[in-house]
Amino acid sequence: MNEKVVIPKLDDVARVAGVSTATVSRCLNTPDRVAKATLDKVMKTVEELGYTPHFGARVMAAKRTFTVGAIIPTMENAIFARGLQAFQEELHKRGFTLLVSSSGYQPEVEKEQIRTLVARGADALLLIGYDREPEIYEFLRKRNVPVFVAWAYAPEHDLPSIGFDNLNAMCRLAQKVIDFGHRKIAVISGIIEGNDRAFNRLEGIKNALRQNGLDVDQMKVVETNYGIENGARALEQILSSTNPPTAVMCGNDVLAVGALRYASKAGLRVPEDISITGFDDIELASIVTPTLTTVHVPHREMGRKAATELANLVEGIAGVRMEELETSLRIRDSLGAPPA
Amino acid sequence: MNEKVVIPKLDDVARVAGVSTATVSRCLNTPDRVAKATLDKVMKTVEELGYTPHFGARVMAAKRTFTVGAIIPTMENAIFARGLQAFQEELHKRGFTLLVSSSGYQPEVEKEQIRTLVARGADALLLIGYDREPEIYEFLRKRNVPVFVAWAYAPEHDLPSIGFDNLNAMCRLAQKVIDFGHRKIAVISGIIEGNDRAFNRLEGIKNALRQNGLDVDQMKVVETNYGIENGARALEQILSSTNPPTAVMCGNDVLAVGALRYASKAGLRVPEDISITGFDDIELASIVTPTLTTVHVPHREMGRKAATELANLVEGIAGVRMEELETSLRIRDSLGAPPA
DNA sequence: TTGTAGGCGTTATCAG
DNA sequence: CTGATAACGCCTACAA
Repeated sequence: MNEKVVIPKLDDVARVAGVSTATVSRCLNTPDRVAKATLDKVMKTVEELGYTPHFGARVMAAKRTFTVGAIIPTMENAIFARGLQAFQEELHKRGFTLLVSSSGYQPEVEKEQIRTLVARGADALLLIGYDREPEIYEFLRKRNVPVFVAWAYAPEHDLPSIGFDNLNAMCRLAQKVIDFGHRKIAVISGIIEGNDRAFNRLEGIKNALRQNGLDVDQMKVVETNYGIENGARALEQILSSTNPPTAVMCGNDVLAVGALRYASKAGLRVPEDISITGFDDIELASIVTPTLTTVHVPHREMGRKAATELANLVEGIAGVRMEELETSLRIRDSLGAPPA
Repeated sequence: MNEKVVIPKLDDVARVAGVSTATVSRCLNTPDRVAKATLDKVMKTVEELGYTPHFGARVMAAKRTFTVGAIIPTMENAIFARGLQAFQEELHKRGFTLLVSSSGYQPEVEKEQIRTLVARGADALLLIGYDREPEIYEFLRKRNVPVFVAWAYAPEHDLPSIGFDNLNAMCRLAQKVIDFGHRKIAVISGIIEGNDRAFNRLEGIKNALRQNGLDVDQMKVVETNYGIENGARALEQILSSTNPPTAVMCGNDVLAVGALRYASKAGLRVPEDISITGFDDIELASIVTPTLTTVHVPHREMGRKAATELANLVEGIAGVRMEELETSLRIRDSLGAPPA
């Protein structure tokens, strides 16, 4: 009844295989420095005993945790979920474990989580975007924790990163909107504070307006947290103003879907009465009615590459330090000419 | 230039505070067994030095990791993302860290990940559904790792769990479909092997048919992986048969959305020509056109409660061992009477 | 209430 | 190529 719980340890393997613990350790970590015969013998007993190295002990001795931490704004959003999934798959292949937490878009929370992950010995961290207090980077530098930034590309920073040019991408989309004939454009943006992605997307729109000689100052901008409901409310607010816009550009697809929904509820036809655009090209974008015009972002690829880079970083292999991924416009049904 | 990297250790705190390491340790772990004055003094130096306990060392000595592992089928799906988010928030409050991995609905992968998490010393595991090889449970029992099952409620198992009655919920929905007048019903189900949720949902439909004297054997069932595209292809396959159904019940909302999309592409009106239902009530369900009839599941609550229970389990506090959450039907536009 | 000292399971250094 | 052996940083009886 009272079965003994025995978790085999390195020692046991060594004894059974008739070698020293050092040799077993080597078989596991640097198999090439062990004689083939010894290796086979050891691996066989490892198998037999069902041995798995004790994590804590390994961390103590090796001073490495084989753990990578990632802090994302939210898991509840396909944007990050998809990239993260690819990230974790790739990491797993390389023998790392991923520790995820989400900050709910709150800089304070993120800060605390960075500390937690470091305390737990994360070998490296994946962060989203550049925007955060310098003291955080200072802390990370002191603790010698490599950081990799994803979902943002900005060569002026010196952190290794992968991402795309939010500003340029949104600028191109805005140009398209203008080309369609729109002159009165409003924006539903994510909260800009502490979010360089949101900031740059807005900048992109402004740049496009300026390049076309349009007045940026009178462009209506509503900032709100990402969320379908918020997108709906934001559009409601925008439409309640005098001289409403003919096109509304949203900081991401989630907001855009909310706007789309409110428009239909308000009896507006999209794009006949009003055009709406998004950003990210999440699955939802091609499912809603009308389908959403947006900017396509290669989330999967980004996640995968981020993992590779991060692993290299930890292992001291020099890799690409900064990579820009291509985005592309997806012109779908939600964008059309403005009403006459 | 070459700033020294010093990570303070227990020893340093002890020296500076003028006490022994044991006392510092006690201050951190069992503050009530230390004199107030000593405690204050120690905590102050902890603060000053910015000390954080070394994770690996703590694990080795305490034989606990304060880590909970969770293995979910996929992160790319709002179904789990939402529950997981709540799960992690609650866990964090209780001082635990969450380790997530996703198995991609592959039992083999899940098995490996369970081993990995255990090797890393997870204090407990959250698993989705009951269905897995007995040897896995055996392994977990041997290693003394408590397991908590979510997204499933089945009193016949003796594992602590939280979830809902998939069979009954789907049966109720099927009854509704039948009440609307449908007699020719087809099913697009998730892969049933290793997925008791999928299995029970299908059973629920069958039960409803039987209760209404309908022939279960001639009900067309297509099994496919969860995914919008797969849902679309499954419907295509179903419609290509002779004597097509008037209603298609899908194993989850994602499949249903795919079906919805294919229907519209094929020129079928929903629900006039064909009715479609889902399961889960993800956000998408009320956004698609037409809105989707489905079963609402309290993901958030489930995640939160699972965290509480799991924490109690680890800390040896007796809690509710098994809890059933209520589901409810959401009858929306995608369900209507069959064509005349 | 506080201090002393042994041990947790690996890895890495250094001889052999 | 292999084997002793010393860290690694903390926790926890046990003793004072």
